[in-house]
Amino acid sequence: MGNPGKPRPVAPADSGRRMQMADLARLAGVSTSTVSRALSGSELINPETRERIRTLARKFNYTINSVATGLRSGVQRTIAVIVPFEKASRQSFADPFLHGMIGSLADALTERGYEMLLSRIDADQLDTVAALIDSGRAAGVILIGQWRHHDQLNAMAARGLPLVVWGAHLPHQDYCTVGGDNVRGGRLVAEHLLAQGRRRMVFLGDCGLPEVAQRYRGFTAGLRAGGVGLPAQQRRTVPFLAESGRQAMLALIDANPALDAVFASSDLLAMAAVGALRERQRQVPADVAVVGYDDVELAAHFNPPLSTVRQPIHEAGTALVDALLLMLNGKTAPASALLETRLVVRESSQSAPAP
Amino acid sequence: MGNPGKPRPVAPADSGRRMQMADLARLAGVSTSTVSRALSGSELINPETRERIRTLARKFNYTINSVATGLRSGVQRTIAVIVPFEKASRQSFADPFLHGMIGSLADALTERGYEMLLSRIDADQLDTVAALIDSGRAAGVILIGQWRHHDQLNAMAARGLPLVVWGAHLPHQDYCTVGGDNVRGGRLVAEHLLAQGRRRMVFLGDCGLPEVAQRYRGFTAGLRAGGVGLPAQQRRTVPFLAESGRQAMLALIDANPALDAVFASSDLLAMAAVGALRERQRQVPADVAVVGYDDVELAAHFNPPLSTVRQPIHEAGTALVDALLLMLNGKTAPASALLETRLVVRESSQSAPAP
DNA sequence: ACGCAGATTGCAATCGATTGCATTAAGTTT
DNA sequence: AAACTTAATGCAATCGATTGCAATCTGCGT
Repeated sequence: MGNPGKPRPVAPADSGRRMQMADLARLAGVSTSTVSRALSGSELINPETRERIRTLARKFNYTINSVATGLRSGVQRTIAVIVPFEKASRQSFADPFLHGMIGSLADALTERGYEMLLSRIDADQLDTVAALIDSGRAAGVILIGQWRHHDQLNAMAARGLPLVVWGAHLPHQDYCTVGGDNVRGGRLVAEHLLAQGRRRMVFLGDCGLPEVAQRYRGFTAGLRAGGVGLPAQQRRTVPFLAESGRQAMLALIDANPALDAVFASSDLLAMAAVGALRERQRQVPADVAVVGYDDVELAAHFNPPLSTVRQPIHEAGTALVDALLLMLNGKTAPASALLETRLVVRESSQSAPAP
Repeated sequence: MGNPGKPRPVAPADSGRRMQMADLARLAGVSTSTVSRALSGSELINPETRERIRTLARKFNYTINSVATGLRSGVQRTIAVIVPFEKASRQSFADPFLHGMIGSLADALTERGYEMLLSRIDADQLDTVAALIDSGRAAGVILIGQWRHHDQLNAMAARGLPLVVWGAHLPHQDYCTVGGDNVRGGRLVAEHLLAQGRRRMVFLGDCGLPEVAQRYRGFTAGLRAGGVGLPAQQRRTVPFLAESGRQAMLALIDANPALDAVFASSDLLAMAAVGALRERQRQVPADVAVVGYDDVELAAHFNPPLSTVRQPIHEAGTALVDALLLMLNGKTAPASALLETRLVVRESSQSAPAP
């Protein structure tokens, strides 16, 4: 190192350009072929040479340029995770459920040696997703939520893009989804609320989104089985945003002063609903029972602790990643998966209503 | 969509390997040079030829391979965003504050034409971060939180790695940070609680983390100015996890039955604290005032709405990205930035204590 | 001393796009 | 009609690492 009289300090710590294999080869007095093989642990290289080169690499913080490697080998170990948002509402990224999902995906990808490119994309320009693949920046795409773009997703699948979607399984679907059993989830909530003696329910959520629509379907089916209806003034279309949830809930209270239960299509909305109920002096759960969806971490620590339908986020991440990798290897689109879904009853929906 | 008689839907559009520039050149009857120039809009190319090639490219969904481009040009438009976690507690990714930060960074990066590589990394192996840069997978790194690794970060900065950290500004710091004014934040909370007539405070948070330590310093300084102390049994070291927060708060209540205020070093902990207080039949804010930190979106919708110190998350994302880009261009590490910090008083700390 | 096996190492082509320079074709000048 | 512009396009080197094949060297058998 501190050799006096160096003609040109090749790359001190790194004053100039990044060190590359040729530099290391020069330093070691061998060819780049040898360096390459030494670093990859090839048996062809003399163990002593190998060790010498590796030591040198470590000493100079040399790491193989993975752009070059990627070009040469043609393999790409990056997966794009796309969180679509709706321009109108800037909706989506605020939901804690997404957060959990992203964390779970990050873990699953890391475990399998992949990197995660995270991107928010305007839901109306989903086709830019295809460019991620076509340009080789990602090997595959995991899309969180299908939103209102079923047909576009089918088109992308038809083009053979390696794509897996977290969301609902729909009829005429050519792409692969992984999701919870939303219909069952909705039905479980209905049954639970009915069992608690509730009758005048309201529903919060945007049925334009397939997952929400399924939850709604299960919910109303469950209610119908118990002889309870859900007329239009007891529903409200609302994006997954706390403030929107609050507004919608206030309106629902005003339109249905006697309501005794709320089913919100996400925990975030449920929490906002609790706030709105409180503003209107309704006690949860004494006056009104509230049930959410997702079972985000905070649900258990909310005040009151929130009853909710659990989405198995950890399994979800694993299942999404595995499905995508299968697709990348096998070329055969794996079947869509339906994950277990169960109701977690906590305080917010427990006690009987005041008659 | 439901097209009957599809032979094999696997990959009709491009059966086989990905189309590349040479293919397109052949189709257009020109050389790759011409295609390259046509697609990049060079004036050298005949407008008609240019348009013809572009149309062809669109028709075949051809997108320039950005791995090859990246290799040739040597520029990398990917920034790594690192969320360190502590192996012991799996701590960190659960915090909604992080979620907001990631969203904000994603927006700021996208706006400037960069991609975001998101990675969770064991805080004890921060050096793997350097490999991201050395291997050319990312042009720079944004690290969320400095955790207990001030020295390692200094070492990385000394190596000249383009690195910006969200966190506290510390003495003897060679890397660039962007962060809120934590000392001021802590002091504001102290002053507010004192003004509400509270005297028996407790503090929740891990002072091993520089940001928390500064909040604590500001808090105790503020209390001292009001003649109030904070003996050891009124503090609790706790990671940013809801369940840990609950446990710690329960312990604090038992150790200080007469407490009348809580300062939690994050909103997540504050929410967990409210839950614990509720378990012990303490009213918030009547019996005990609670103040959090961060002002996550949910804070305003919590029950009761949570008083908290606002961290300007949007500015933070912008500032972090801008600082990093400056570093990448100018080669000169920009000065660390301190963002505005202010107290948001909501219901959880409002009314006077029962005397 | 010659030939050959085995162990190491180097040469050069390759991955896909870009770009300086050369080349060709068409048009203009004298 | 020769000389010369100008416009449009192609050739070939380049980015940094990998790898099939060839080259070199050592040692050994005879």
